[in-house]
Amino acid sequence: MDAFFASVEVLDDPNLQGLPVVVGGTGTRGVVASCSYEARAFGVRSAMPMVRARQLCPPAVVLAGRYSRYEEVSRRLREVLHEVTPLVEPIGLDEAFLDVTGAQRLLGEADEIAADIRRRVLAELGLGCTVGIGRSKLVAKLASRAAKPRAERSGTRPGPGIVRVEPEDELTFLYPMPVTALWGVGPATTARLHALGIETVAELAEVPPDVLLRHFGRAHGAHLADLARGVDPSPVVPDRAAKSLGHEETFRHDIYDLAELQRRAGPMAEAVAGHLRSNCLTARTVTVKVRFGDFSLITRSHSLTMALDTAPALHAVCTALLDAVDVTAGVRLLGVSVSGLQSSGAAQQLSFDLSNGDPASTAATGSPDRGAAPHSVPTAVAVGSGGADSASGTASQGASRATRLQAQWQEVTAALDDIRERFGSDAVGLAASIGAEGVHPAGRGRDYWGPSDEPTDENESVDRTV
DNA sequence: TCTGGGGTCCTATTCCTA
DNA sequence: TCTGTAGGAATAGGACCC
Repeated sequence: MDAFFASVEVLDDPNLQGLPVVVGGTGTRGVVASCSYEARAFGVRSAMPMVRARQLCPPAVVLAGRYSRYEEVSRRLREVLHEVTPLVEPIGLDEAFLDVTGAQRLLGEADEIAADIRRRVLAELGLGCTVGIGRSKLVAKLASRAAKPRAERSGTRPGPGIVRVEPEDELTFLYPMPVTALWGVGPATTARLHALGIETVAELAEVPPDVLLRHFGRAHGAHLADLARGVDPSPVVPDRAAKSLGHEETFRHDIYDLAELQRRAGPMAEAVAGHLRSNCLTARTVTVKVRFGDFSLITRSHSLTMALDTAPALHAVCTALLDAVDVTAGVRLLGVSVSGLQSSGAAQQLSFDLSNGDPASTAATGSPDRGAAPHSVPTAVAVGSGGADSASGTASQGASRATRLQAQWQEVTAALDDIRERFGSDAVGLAASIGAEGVHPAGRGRDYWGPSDEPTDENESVDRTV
């Protein structure tokens, strides 16, 4: 899709037509998620700090973006694509690979299918898109890029819309491109290739594969050697199952207090747990990610023997993991993610013995309950209220506590989900989320691309709290 | 200029166990 | 019973994508 988020905004508000529209985080720590071609003419690009974008493009119309709206349009796009073939592999919200090998007998040549997709996307979604055609995902991807319009200082130059690269033309197409055009070549790899005197795909293709393997490792080196020769055997994989999911949030101001950081993890755990349950999933591994004020990054993770899907259990593990983090340098970003996903049914089979907690806790020293609040089955929803949950200690102790909480909260959580289903996602929430900024327990936060500058109205969350 | 959020994949290291 | 070793899982970090 062309400038997807910005185009959706223009679609919904025709007054924006022809204006430099920039979608992203509106605060000083925000970045550009998408921008119209009019904004690109000023030099604005995706992932650019919003402060920089405003400097480059003073007349920019800066919008915070509406992720749920983009998801909705993305769903409709996929419906259109699925009418062409079931072999659709989505890449983000606005891109997809289609394997039309089998569809050609029914729908005609790839060019005809591409033209039909463009017509239908414009007619049914009101948005423009480009299509690249090639015998591999690598070539199709680069062809679609070549089909896009180009933003120039003088204005937007329309692209061809559809670019088809025949197998015999692949190397002619690829060789003049800079190495950065290749899938998997980002800033780090580019710098290392440049250090070796390699700037273009043609130059990369001249390097013996064993040299690339030596410099870039087995997998990455072989991948580079293949791509430079136009070799990409990766198939189109529809319905790829998620392997991890999470939430992260950059704070308006760095946090220097561990208890405050642990409290902030509460709503994130709630959001992640909600995401798990809505997809009928549970998770065995919990990871917290901490980015410090100097932009250095650490992750801490722990795997449990029992899979989790409740917020208090996830929060207990997060709290224990954060206990080992030195926050004196100031924390800019906190993330909570889970992996080792399995279906909810599978999790039930693991929870034979909840009385002993997580077996990992047997390796922990000290009382497994050290610092833990007395958690009987709760009669009031008050997880982590009044600062961070008081569970502290090793990750194993956190795991032990999490296992108990998972058992205790399963029924309560099911009841909360039921209430949300009947009365809306805002109808009820955990007390720990009162006044919490950014993350919305039921989904993605409004500050999706970075914190806004205006403070959150804490009264917003009161009505939905039990 | 000063860097978001949600993901995937790969590699190196450490730890545990057979 | 002790020790060395190999393999796998867990953990941490890095790079990349949209």
